[in-house]
Amino acid sequence: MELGDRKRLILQAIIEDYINTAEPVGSRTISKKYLTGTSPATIRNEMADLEDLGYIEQPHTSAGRIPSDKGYRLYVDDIMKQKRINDVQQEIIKKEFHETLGEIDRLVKHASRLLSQLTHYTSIVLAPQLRRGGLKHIQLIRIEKAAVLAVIITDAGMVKNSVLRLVHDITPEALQRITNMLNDKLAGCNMEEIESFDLEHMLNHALGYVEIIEQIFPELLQTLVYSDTAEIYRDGLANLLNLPEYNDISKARTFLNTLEEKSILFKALNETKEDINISIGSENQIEQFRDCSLITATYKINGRVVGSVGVIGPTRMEYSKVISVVDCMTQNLSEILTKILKG
Amino acid sequence: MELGDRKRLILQAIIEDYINTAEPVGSRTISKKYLTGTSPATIRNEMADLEDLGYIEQPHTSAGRIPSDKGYRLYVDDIMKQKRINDVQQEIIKKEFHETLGEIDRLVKHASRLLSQLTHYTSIVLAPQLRRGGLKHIQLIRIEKAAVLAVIITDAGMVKNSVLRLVHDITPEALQRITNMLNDKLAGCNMEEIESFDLEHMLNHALGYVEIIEQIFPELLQTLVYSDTAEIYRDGLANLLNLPEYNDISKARTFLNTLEEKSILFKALNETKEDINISIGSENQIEQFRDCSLITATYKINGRVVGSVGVIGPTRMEYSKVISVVDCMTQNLSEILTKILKG
DNA sequence: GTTAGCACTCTACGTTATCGAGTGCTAATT
DNA sequence: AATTAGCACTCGATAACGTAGAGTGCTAAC
Repeated sequence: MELGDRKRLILQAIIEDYINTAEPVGSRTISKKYLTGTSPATIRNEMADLEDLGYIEQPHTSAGRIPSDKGYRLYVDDIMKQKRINDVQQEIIKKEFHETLGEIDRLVKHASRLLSQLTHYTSIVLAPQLRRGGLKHIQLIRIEKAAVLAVIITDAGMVKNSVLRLVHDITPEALQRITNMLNDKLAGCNMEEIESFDLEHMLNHALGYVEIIEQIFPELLQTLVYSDTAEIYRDGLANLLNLPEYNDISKARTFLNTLEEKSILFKALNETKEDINISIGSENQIEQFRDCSLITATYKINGRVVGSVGVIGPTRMEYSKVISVVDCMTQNLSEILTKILKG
Repeated sequence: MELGDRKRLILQAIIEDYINTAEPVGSRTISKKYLTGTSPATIRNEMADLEDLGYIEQPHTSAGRIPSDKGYRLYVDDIMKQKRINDVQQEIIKKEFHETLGEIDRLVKHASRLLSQLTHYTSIVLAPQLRRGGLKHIQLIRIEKAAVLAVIITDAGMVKNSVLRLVHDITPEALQRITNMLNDKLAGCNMEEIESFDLEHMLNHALGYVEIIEQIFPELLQTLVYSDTAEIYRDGLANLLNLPEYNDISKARTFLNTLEEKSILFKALNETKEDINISIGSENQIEQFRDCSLITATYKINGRVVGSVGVIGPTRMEYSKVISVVDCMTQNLSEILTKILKG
């Protein structure tokens, strides 16, 4: 059903006022602040219609209206005018980033911090994932007679490392040979290929090093698998406590608990398939986020998706602003990562 | 002034009851639950004395007593019997750790998680610091024609890495030579030495590579300095919201904010000089922790302090338990790290 | 030195009354 | 036919009040 123009304006007014105040919006308020030419009574009639259609709801009889998830959805899809991101903010993102050249980890943490600071909500960021790219290089570095540091570098520029203890001492030459062998076989592979890698086959060609490789390989694999899901950064947890919706301690508690569970955050971020994904309240896959909204977006290296970022806030989120910030952020991230890693 | 035996028992009763209930403790409760042979009236008299001496206080006239910081201090120093850590917990720590061989980062994160889970408070952990150890090895790995990954390994087994972009292409041979040169000069140095390193001097011997080294060195330094203060892990933030003292949202908010500020946590952890350090309420150096208690302890590699861990909770903390957990944790950490890194 | 008894204090909590924002409906107006 | 004024009604929020109960300090007796 097509909504009349005035209904749309009223819905917009309700949503935007509610986003600002977190208080139910009444007909008088709308008549005074938004549709000055229309009387409260008329607006009341329209509101009754909007409620019938499921776009707004009433917390209790004598209160104003608040938007429903469906209302927010319509707002985001059709009504909201995509605010061009504040130039100042855009400048901040650009500037801050170009100072953080170097370590990818740091860049990603920084992105998370910026997201939460600019939006005043909570940000989560998934660092570049191996599963979404390939293995670039493995370097084994001898740190003790019988201890080796494995440095694993991915296409996406993430570096993982693991200390491996050996049963016997190893010579630098042997180490070099093993390094070469591993790189020959594994460089360019993605996680699936590595996980299903035919170790037996390689061992046949590894005269003299069978024992060492048998010892090293499982640990390398473990490190890869672990780091592929664990690299999640958060920021702005405290921001949420500023919101009136979390005045209820038990709500805040549940929520914080969820945010400490990285596997949940991973799931939320990993589901992002589109460039930008908006989940409003009950639309959320993750049960614990059913009364929040989650804006996620992916970033890319050389056009290939490697990770994602997200902002979590209340359903009365400043969608327009958050979307533009998240968008600007992933674009910058993509750009810089691509630049760092491909020249 | 020496406290009489009964006064000490009463103080102990008040503290231990208050730790459990977070409610002011009255004379009747003590008479019933702790000193069954003594009447409430007598206990009241003793309590009045304890209050005069500053060990306990009264929130308001008709309430029971709560311990003061001074009271907790006496309790921790003199009264509390050091509870031997629960065997089960000790087993958990041991077991969990020996599964986490490999990556030091992961080990440290794991320690943080365990600390918060076992204590039900919030844990903070400072990863092994370079400043407290030396540089072991630098490895430059060529990832593109004009991009190099620097892998920095410290005595403490931490690995840092940084992508360095070069203005010109670089050959593998040149890279090898520069790597050797850097290792010659820097391996074994600690942070102070590296920071004040005489670059000019090295450049005189770096025929042909001056430009590259001039480009690389500052970034290496920056990575080192940055990572030396930034590696802090937290866990169990949500635990605090379970405590009645944080039913007041604004308190919880302030507190969470503090915990998001890594520089503050760094300061708190970095001040730990003793093996185990106990700061009760107003004793805290960090202003934001003045109504909490903080138990910190250092861990070592080969006898040399490299990092520290801490638990933050309310002043009515279960001191005995937390102290033993923290102690057990640092001992295990020290042991395992030493084992990993020195065979 | 210890204890019973008692008057006193103060908070926590439940009850009640009131206020006001907001609604829906009806009837009048344009 | 759409809009608006007017009005009775609902319901949450807030304040005022009263009460119950926990705990104290003091006095006097043991």
